[in-house]
Parts: sequence; structure tokens; C-alpha cells
Amino acid sequence: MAATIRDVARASGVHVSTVSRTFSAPHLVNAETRNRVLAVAEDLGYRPNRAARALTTGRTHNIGLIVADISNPFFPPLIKAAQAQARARDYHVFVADTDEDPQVEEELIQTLAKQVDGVLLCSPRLSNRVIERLHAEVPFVVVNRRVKGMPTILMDVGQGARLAIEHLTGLGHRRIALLSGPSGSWTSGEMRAAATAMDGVELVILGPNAPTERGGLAVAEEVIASGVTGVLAYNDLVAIGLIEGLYERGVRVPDDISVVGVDDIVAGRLNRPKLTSVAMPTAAAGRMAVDLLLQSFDEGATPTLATLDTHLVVRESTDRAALFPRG
Amino acid sequence: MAATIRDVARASGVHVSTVSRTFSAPHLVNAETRNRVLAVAEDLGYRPNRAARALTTGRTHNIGLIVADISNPFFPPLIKAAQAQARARDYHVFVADTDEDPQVEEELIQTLAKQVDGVLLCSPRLSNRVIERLHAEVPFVVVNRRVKGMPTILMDVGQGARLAIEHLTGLGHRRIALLSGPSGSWTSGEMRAAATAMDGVELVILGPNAPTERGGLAVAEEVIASGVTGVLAYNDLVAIGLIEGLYERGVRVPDDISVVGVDDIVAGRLNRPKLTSVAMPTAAAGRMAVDLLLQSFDEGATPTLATLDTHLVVRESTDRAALFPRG
DNA sequence: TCAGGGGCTGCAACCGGTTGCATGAAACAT
DNA sequence: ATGTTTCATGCAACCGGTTGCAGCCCCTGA
Repeated sequence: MAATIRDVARASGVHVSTVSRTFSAPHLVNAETRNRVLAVAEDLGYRPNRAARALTTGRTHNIGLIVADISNPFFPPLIKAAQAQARARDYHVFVADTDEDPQVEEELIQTLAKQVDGVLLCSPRLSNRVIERLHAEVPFVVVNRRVKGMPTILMDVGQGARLAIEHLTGLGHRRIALLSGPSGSWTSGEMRAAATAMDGVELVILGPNAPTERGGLAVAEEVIASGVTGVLAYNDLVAIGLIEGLYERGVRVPDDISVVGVDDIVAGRLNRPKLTSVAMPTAAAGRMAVDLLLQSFDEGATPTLATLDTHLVVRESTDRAALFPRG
Repeated sequence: MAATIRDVARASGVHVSTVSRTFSAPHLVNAETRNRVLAVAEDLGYRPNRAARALTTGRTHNIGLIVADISNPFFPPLIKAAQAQARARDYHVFVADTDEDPQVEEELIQTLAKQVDGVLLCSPRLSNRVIERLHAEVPFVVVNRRVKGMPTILMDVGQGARLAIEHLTGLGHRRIALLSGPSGSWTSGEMRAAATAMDGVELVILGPNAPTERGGLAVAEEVIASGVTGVLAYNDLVAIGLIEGLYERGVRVPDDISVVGVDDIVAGRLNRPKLTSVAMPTAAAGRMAVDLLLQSFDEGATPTLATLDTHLVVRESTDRAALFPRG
């Protein structure tokens, strides 16, 4: 149905190879010929068939983007940025959602591997060992996980955690809970490492928790029982769920307990109380991940490691510690 | 690098066509041979190359999914469901985001057209005329837009709007604002049509508004000026933004003004006040859209139209109309 | 005048599958 | 014993591009 390279060749009186070169190596063809071919192609509505091109070049011009859960508001800005960047580079993006299941994640990588030139692994739940094994099948860029020998983008959530805890101690909080995330999460580990390394804080670690508002709701009881006055939650969803759970039990935020989230998602900005949160540079990470991946195709470049800064956005969910904390 | 069909053929002592048939038409090959081939294939880690297959069959086994804005929480559950369903059917999904721009939407469809077997158009902003023209290039399933001659999935937001307004009038509200959405939005038109057709309501239509919390914030002033006591917003983001805007101006929800949203996104459930909202069956729509699309490949079936019910979830953002309305 | 070289184009093999047709063997009917 | 099916497999063309190689033309320098 659609015009092929041969149609264009016939209509413009040149050989198919000339048409091919007109598109993939324009400098090799005479300007006059090139223009004629382009005109005819335009006229016929010709577009190179990517499948055919992929067959000979071995390049699909597709990339895969694997996230734990599209519904987690942390990811869409990243996906959006990655997709826009890819499009600007003439690449298309397959998005896949693992439902937080490492098993599914592995399968997805396997099936995607032959379909794409590379994969963006965002906040993977797989172990490093498995990731390294799969790396033999397809190039990766890993976001928010440190895997040796692979291009990596990290958001410095350890720094963010420190800022959050300093903020809390600055408000007089001494006993602080850290709500950790899924066990496979690098982010969670970083937060924990940063938090435990800090002085002047009694740290209570609760979790692992599901990285959802449900996870926050579920841990509210424990938070109250732990006697803390400040909480750093794995992410904003957990923070929001926690606030809800506390509220249901008559504990108020920030009056009784201060809560800090991570990710600075829109919902947190709109919530009441507005959430104090560690902002993550997700859009920048998405763009950079795509560029790093494409770059890794061209050169046999040494894998880059980029660390992006995070910062604390103070809003209404944190306040001075109560003088007489609840028992 | 990776094993090809010829490697498998050589290693199992049969012709490539037999290997091919083993995978794509198993019933045509002797059980014994088939098992041998499968064993060898397994052994070599052979996986059919989709690009090559696409070249001869004309089927890519990919589908495109186009949404206005991935960051709009309405879409992720739909995307997630569609992607899971597609995967179950051995299809992969390209997700693309148009940034609410009809121009970009058209370009995306054009470039995606050759790469996929069909496209899911979710809440398109393009005109029906353009959609019909593009339909010549690639099969569509349209979600939340009525386009003749195409498989369509509608969420009955008109019914939802009626339920919302009945709910408000039942609480004593007489003068109600409808915050309309983007001009290309079918959903917005349906809501408007349903609302204007209702008796016993003084309807004030405001907009079009951007379908974001920013859009809601921006229209707060106008809402107050209009003297309404109840509001039906284009979606939850607008509703949340509006509540924020009203709050900034000292108008409280639901005490002074009642607000109903649409979509029933998670953020709305967590917001305070928790949002009364029209719930949309997004996940079901996503699954069904995929099935309708695949179905449209096989049979030259007459395009189906499916209408999915919506329902009202009453929470805290609506209450009895104030006896002495402001204004 | 002729060798050498650069610029442009054509030729044809190739990428990894699919599929209509031919072939051959076995099974069955007559 | 012969003709007819049926079943399984091989053969080879084809999908729509890409690319190494060869050939041609024309320009340059000796």
C-alpha cells in the first residue's frame, strides 16, 4: 500500500540505492539528484520503513523504559521528559510497568531486549547481580541504582535525607522515624545510610513499606507507638497516607508530628497540609538518561555516572516539635 | 550475535522454513520434529526477530498509545491497564504524550503510523475531521471521543455530570458553575450538554480552562464573582486547584462552596477536604481499548461502540448550600 | 596524451524471517 | 498394482531497506 523505496526509485529514475543514500547518507549523493528524489518521495508520501531498516542495520531506533509503577506520580514526569527527548532524537519509547515485581521486571527486559537498542531502568527492583547478567543482552542506563560498569543516573537522595533531618532537628525534633521503602530499592538504602550516619538524632526505622499511600496508612499506628515527633517517609505517597492515618487516629500534622516526604509530587503540593518534601530532578533525569543511552551506542565510551542534586521544599507539614510530646 | 532461524535450522538438521513453521504454524509440522526444533531453539536462546517478522507479515505487533499528558493522573491507570493487556496478547506499547497540543498529536500519529499495527487515541484534542483523515494511515480505537466509523470507547461522563448536579441540587444548590475543559475535549462537551439539559439549575459556564490544577487556581476569582454555591469542575485537578484558589481568597469548601470533580484520581481521595468526584472506569477502558483494537485487525468487524458507566463518589467537598450565600 | 583520483551511481548480496508451491513418502481406496 | 490423498518438509522468492564493491565520467597534473 504505502510507497516503498522502489516506488520512489522508479518514479525518479534512479536506482534504489541512490534513494536509500538520499535518506541515510545524503552527502554521498549529488545535490541535484537528491532534491529530485526528495521531491518525488514527498510527493508519494514515502517514509522509510523502520522494520526494514532495523533488519539490516541492527538498530531499531526504539528504546525501552521500565518503571515500577506508572501510577506512582514520581514516574510520569520522568517518562514524559524521556519520551520528548527521545522523540527529538528520532527514537521511540516503549513504556512498561513491572507492578513492583522483580519477576515481571526481568521478563519485560528479556522480551524487550530484541526490540530495542537499549533500556532505561528506572528505580529497578532487581538485584544488581541479575541486572549485570541481563546487561549482556541489551545496553542499559540505570536510574536510581548504582550498578558497576553501567551508565548511571543517581538522584542524590542521601543528601535530601540529610537536609530533611537537619530541617527536623532544627525545629527541635530529636526522635525521628524513617519509613523505609521496598526492599529492592536503592533509594531506600541511601536514605537509611544517610540517616543513620547523622548525629544528634534518635532514629527509628520502620518498614519496609509499600511505596503507596496505602503503605503510609498502614504504618500510622506504628509511628504513633514509636513516640517520634518527626517522620521522614520513603516518598510523598507514603507521607500522604501516613498523614491520613494519623489524622484518623486524632494525631495532627504538623501540630503533633512533623512529616517530610520525598519526590515533591504535585499531589503533595496540593494536599492540606501542604507537604514538606525532598524534590527530585525527575525531568532532568529522564532527559539525561536518554542522552546517556544514545551516547553509549555511538562510542564505546566509558560508562558515565551522573549525580543530580535534590533539595528540600519546606511547606506546611513540618513545624516546631511539641514541647510535651505525646507519650 | 544472537541466534537466528538459520542457526537453529542447521543445528537441528531441518530447513529454515520448518523452523519458521514450528513457531508460527506449529500444526503444520510433525510433533517429533517440532520438539527437536524447540529443544535446539531453547538451547541456543533463539527468539524470533520481530523486525524481520514485521517485514514479511506487515504486522509489527506493536501498538501506539497517545495521551494528552502523562502527568495528568487520569491517564496512568489507563496506560497501565492497556500495557498489561497488550503484553498478555504479545503486543508492545509505544506511549506518547502530546502536551495537549493538537499539532504534536498529528505529527505523533504520522510517525507512529508505520511503526505500529494500530493506535489508541485517548481523549484526543484533534478535530474529528483530522482523525478521519489520519484513519486512512492506521487503524484507531478512540477513547472518549465519538468518531463515526471507528471503534470507540466512551466513558459516560454525561451521566456522571447529571449525577453530580443532582447531588448538588439535592443539597440545596441552585446556582452552579460548570468549569469546562480544553476546547477540543469531547468530555467537556458532553458535560456541558448534559448540564444545560437539566432543569431547576441556574448554570454558569466558565472556561475553557487548562485541565490542570493551575487551570483551577486561575478560575477561582471568576467562580467567586459568579455567585454560585456549587461547582462541577472539568476534572479533579481543576477541582483541587480551584479549592486551593478559593482557600487563598478566604472561601471555604464545602462550607461556602461545594465542589465536584471528575476522574476520581488518587490525589483527590487524599486531599483535604476529600474530593467528591465522578469516578471513571479508566482501567477497564484501557483493557477494552486494546482488545477492540486487536479485534479490529482480525475481522473486518463493524466498528464497535462501548459505553462505560461512571458513578459519583461522595466525599467531603460537597455539603448543603449555605442559607445565606455570599455575594 | 594518459595515468590517477575523486565524485556519483548502479549492481547485487544481505539482514531474518514468511509463505506459496513443488516434492516425496506413506496411507488409503479401488 | 495403480491412482489418489494426506502429511511433512524443502525450495526459493519476497518483504524494504543498506552497503561494499565496481564502473563510469570528468577533472587534474605530468
